[in-house]
Amino acid sequence: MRPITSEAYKLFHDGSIALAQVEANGIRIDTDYLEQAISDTSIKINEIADGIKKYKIFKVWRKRYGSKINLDSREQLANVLFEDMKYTCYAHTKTGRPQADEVNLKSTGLEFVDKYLRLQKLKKARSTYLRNILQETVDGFLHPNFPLNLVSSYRGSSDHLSFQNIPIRDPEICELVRRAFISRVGSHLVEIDFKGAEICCATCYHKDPRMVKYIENPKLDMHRDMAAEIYKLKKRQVSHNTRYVGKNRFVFPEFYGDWWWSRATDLWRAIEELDLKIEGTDIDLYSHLESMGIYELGSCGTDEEPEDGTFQKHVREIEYDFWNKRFKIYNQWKKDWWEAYQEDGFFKMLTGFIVAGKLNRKQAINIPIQGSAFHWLLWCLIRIQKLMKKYKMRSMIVGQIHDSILADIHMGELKEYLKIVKQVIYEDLPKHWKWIIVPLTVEAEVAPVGGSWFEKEEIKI
DNA sequence: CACTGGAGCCAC
DNA sequence: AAACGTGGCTCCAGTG
Repeated sequence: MRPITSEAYKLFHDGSIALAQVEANGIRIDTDYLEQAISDTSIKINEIADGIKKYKIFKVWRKRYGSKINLDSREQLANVLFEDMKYTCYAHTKTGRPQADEVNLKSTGLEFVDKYLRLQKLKKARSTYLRNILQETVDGFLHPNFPLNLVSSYRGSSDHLSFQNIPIRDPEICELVRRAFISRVGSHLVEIDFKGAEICCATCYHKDPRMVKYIENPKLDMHRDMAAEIYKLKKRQVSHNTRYVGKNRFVFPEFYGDWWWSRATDLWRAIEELDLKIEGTDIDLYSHLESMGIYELGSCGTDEEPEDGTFQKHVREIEYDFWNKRFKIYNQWKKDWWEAYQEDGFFKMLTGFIVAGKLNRKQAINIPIQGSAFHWLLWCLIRIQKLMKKYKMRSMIVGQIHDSILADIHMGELKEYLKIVKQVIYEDLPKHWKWIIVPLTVEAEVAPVGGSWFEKEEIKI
């Protein structure tokens, strides 16, 4: 039995009941589309597989492995590329094998590898998503589980199938998979999500005034600011893509505990990978950085000093400022929180959950933030569902993804649904938890009536 | 043959 | 001091 307060118990008790209803509702699946998509994808997979068999690399592969050749074995491919064909291997796994992930394979610069990786992506889409969705669908409805008892952070999870990792970033795979999720007759899919839930939630813990300002003032943009610093740009020179890199390849990794050496390598590679340019120009960011006095990534080891004029040195300075100037109150909170946990052997989240047991520093700092952010969502889900029932609406909630809710909304009920959502998130939630010290923002995306999840588009609410 | 850990990749 | 947090699923390769 894990220690728990009555407040926390109640949330998960009510949450389990609410999520059981969500599971029972289920989400409608276009099985005809799915069958067609599986068959089309299989044809593509076969074509690509035939294509790569014409390459010399495949012949070397077959020579080495003979009848044991297996296109799904990345270990075999890595051996072929890095041993037989002598391409430089830049990384190894912790068990000493050549790393066979996307980044390391791509470092060979081979066309064969590009085709191979696309083949693998399509195979993953087919097995983990398309086939799995079809297999789990009963009478046209999919009923993913949303258990609350499996996660150390008191976040939620989802399995059979996992509804919380449906592809969205790769445009091709996103469309392929999400077209399978459709609304009921006369309805449309509506997804609402908290904007920057974890950052807002973290701020309720550390109360860093600099972060409060970022959240309160919609003209300020932390991700853009960091992207500008990293690539030595003016704010208006930060493109959409460059901001995205600032967010997902610096800010979030830093919050989760990453460090400058690893960030520098990744941020340097991102320029090439995403073809980053100065906004509105054709100047790539390598050339730009060069004009600003940064000529190379640098090659210092993890325990060495980075050299002047290298990107490594630059990123180390940015990291230092990030934690010691920009967000020094946040940084101090991390230290204090970790010390208190070491002293007490447990901590209590703002939502009432008590976490005890052996945690490392990053876990102790991240768990309360991730957990509480999910508790916001869960509390709102329970209340929204309750109100929908009270008003005898035909619409229903069909899924949950950590900080978002997917609902199947009857065509005449969108306004009413959004009114409930706003009431709950903007008014009821901050009233329930007085420690919420930042304004919360909710965003909504709506698919056309009869349309699929893929077709969702943001609307103003 | 069943099982398991490692590796990889999908999401937030 | 250490070096990205929380999950789930699939496949391989090795074990008994």
